[in-house]
Amino acid sequence: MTGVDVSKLLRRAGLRPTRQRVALAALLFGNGDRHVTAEILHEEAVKAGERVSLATVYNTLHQFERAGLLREIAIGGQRAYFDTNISNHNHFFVEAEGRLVDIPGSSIRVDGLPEPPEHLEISHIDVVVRLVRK
Amino acid sequence: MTGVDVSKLLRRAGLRPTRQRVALAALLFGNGDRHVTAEILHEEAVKAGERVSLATVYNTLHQFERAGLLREIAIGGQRAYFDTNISNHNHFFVEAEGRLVDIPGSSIRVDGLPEPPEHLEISHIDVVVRLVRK
DNA sequence: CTGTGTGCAAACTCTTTGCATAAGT
DNA sequence: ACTTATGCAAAGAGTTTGCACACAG
Repeated sequence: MTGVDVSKLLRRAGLRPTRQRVALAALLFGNGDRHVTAEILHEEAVKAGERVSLATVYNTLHQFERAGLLREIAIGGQRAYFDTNISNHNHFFVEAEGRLVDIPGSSIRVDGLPEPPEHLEISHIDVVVRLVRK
Repeated sequence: MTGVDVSKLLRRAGLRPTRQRVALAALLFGNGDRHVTAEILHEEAVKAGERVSLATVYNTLHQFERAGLLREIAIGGQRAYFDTNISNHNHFFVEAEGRLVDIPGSSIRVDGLPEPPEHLEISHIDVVVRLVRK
């Protein structure tokens, strides 16, 4: 069972393993890398019989993000996507379906970056490869 | 005067050069490459003494986008940014100020792209280099 | 017990839409 | 005149917040 692992994960991140957090974390981290919106995760939790409000899902996602367990992905539009894969990698985005697919961190290489303006440094480079039907 | 040029620009794009469109186009295209949100553009138009509603600014931005005069940039967050530079290029995004800066199209090169999944093809690659204070 | 987390509903922000009026050709 | 665009206000999405109650330690 993943229950114990998830509790430890949360504790290590400084978050109390409440029932809702454990349930959400199990959905997020129990089955490999995932890309979720708050709405999708809430739906899954409810389907799994968990009593969680959408507001708590939002709060929890942001707590997990602050704790370094998730990364938010900027794909534009208005929905916020969260990625359970926090290693360095990029994404395909299938416009028609609103679906994200990981591109392994090792495959894409970005060259020719100019120097950032004064007093600023690069925190992160997002590459989103947008896909449409052929 | 840019008035005549802007009218022609709109006409070429199949858009009637109404007073508001001319005013917005003049703000957008009259002074080099720009990155605007609807709110910023609306504010500028009002300051310039133009009577335009925010709703019309939104509508106009999307019309311009559909006409190929603007490109929308996905930087995440909730605001939509529009770029008057429609050539192939990428962006610095200064998180602290919500400011976008063009990176010339020629400088960045993305290598090692994997094949897109079945029946899909690449429509566009967005590279956003996020900057934070040093 | 004590403090933190949750649920709910309401507030908020950004954006879109419907419909009567105004403007372009 | 005829058609298309605009303004306004209201609706709509997605997200955040405030506060009373519930739960973990």
